[in-house]
Amino acid sequence: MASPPPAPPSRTPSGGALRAPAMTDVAQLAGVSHQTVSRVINKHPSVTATTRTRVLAAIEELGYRRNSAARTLVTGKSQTLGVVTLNSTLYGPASTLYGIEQAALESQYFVTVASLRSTDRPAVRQAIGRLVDQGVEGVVVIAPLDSLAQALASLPHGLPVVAVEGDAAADIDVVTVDQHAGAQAATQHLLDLGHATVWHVSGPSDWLEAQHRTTGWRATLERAGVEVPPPLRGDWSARSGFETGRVLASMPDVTAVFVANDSMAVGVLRAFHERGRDVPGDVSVVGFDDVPEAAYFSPPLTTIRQDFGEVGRRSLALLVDQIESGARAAQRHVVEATLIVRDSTGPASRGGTASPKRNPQHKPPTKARPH
Amino acid sequence: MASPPPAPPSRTPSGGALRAPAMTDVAQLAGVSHQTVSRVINKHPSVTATTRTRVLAAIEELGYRRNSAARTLVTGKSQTLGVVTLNSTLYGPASTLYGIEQAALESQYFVTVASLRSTDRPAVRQAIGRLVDQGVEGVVVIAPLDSLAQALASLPHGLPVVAVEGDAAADIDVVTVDQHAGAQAATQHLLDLGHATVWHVSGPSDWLEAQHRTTGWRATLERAGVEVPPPLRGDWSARSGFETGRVLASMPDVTAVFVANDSMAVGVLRAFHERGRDVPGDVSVVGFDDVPEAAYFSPPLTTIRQDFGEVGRRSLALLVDQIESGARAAQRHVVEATLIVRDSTGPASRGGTASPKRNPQHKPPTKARPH
DNA sequence: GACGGCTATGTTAACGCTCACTCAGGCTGA
DNA sequence: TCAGCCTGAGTGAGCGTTAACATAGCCGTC
Repeated sequence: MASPPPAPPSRTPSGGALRAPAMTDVAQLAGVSHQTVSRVINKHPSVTATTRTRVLAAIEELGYRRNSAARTLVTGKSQTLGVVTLNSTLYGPASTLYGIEQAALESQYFVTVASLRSTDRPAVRQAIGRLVDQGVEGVVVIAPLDSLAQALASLPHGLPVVAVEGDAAADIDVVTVDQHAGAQAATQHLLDLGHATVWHVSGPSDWLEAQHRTTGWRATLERAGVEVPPPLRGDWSARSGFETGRVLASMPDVTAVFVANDSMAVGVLRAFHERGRDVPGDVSVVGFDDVPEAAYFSPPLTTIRQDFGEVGRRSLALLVDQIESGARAAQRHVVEATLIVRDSTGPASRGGTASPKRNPQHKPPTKARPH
Repeated sequence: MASPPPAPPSRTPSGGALRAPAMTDVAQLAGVSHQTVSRVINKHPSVTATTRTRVLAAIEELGYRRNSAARTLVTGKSQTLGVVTLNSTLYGPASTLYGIEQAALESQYFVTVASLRSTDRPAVRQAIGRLVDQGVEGVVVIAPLDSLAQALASLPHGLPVVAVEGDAAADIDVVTVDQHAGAQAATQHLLDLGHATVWHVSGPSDWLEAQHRTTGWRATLERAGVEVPPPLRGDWSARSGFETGRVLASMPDVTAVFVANDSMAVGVLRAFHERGRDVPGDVSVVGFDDVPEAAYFSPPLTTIRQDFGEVGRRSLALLVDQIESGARAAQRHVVEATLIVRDSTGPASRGGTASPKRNPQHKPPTKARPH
């Protein structure tokens, strides 16, 4: 109890180097062997209750914490997972990362993040290399780009990997939202409202999600035997949505637009608004993502909801499975996308005039707006 | 070159245990000692060019990668930093995390993320404990809450820590955006436009950012000798913005509102719109954050820009400094917040009538809008 | 009542790396 | 010519942990 002057490592007296206490220190204090300490920590059954408490007391007193490097060295398990991601500021990747982190916490894994500085193959290999060097037991690659998906084909063998939004190509597990079905639901919704056809603002061509959404849109139009207008290309940003929206706003025959994400949809809505084209009176707009703000856009945005939390959970479950079983599975897991109908879509107007009928499940707007 | 029966690692034929090649394997293949291999890897100067190339060739052939656990065990350096964060889906935390990650990449550090499941003190301690157990060399705590900031006071000594948005209280480095000045600029901007006073939709009361923004707003009003209306409390979400917005919209004397973040501002704009109160004709709105979509809201949102990338970079630089110097600094680093004027703010109207003058630096809107 | 088989511990040997020495040889300078 | 000093390499120890084996005491069984 009485403590002499010199600063102890933690609590014990006797001045020495401020080395963190190790198992042997605990063992010595508890009067047992270091192996017994190890057994207590690892909850090995054959330890008497009395010795256990004695050891635990010593641990407490010394403020002992197990050295994970030593443990990793001998067991070969780092309890760490890697996540490779692109710009994690985008709503999708950020949400997925969060979902993975939450799930990892449940499963007692740590998550190390490796952001990509560019999207080419070497960058991906380098990022994964970094992760492997650091000793991760498995990797989730948020791989929404062509190039990333391809880079996955040539990964170090034996490394458990799960791709999010990757292509089914390589022999790896893939977790993906059903982009095609989502796009289809969006497009069909607009057709069902009586629109002659549906225009499309797509994402960047090298993004798989963009490709699939475009494909789903096109397929739906073709199946309906309807003219397929040329898609306009954006880059996910609101700015690009605004710019393409201006083009669309200048075309009087455009009455329905499926925008490949909510950010661009904001820009599109803005562009229509500036041109005085009422949404949904003159033109209907559907987005994709269902960002938390979507319900409060002007007008509240009809969109496709993606459950990123579920994507994260599933990816992690698959990865842990691989780690524990030691085998790659190469399955494709699809998470549903659901249409959320709000006020940005309405029936096709005959002649583009005022007071459109509203979606029944929403209260009528209190605003009065000219066309 | 000739290899006897015992199972070699990696690429060489002959079935055996698939142990990853170690330094000794490389050494043997290159005909040198393992220490020489170590020297090559660590770029030690005193190695002949010839031996170096020989070693490198052996490394290449075996596909050798240094075992980081062993290295960490002996050096005591894990090259890993921890980031403790709240819900990393929010724009601020997500952007900050991204900034930190980018900066860490530059500095050759890995980043392990620990999300908090709740915001109370034990949760923070547990999260940091996890990180410490895993061997991180330092921690950045994105601590925008009262409770988190306080939890920092009782951290393990000797652990390098930087707080983002934490209070200056404890003896730790803090990097923070100048919330007060930002709020002040927002409020002053509205006063300068001739508004009698400025209403405020604040964030949750336990968030430091919310507190500081509210303080800055109040201080500005008081300094101007203007009546300080009661602030309305939101929770950062667009939904809460909408709800408080409805309250404000029903009060005819409200002509200017400072909303504590852009998400809530979306909701507020929506609420005004639904009540037929024109922004900025009848009422002006300023947000905070400058999310990428803010320029395309209806109307484009005047807001306060925070440079989260800079916050991330600075935090990391401070942390690395601490790690390298071994001393906590306890400085407070402030990142500027800048007012971005767009179309959601305009001069106070006399009687709440039509065609307000627009901000000169913006193009006039092409829309025609009733009062 | 001796013996197999538990149960609770201790002992020893890795794990793969870096650090602190040691050592051989070639060069310099007086 | 030889002490002294660089340079390039090797040797051995030890980091803190777990795994495998060894050991001592105790019980019940035939």
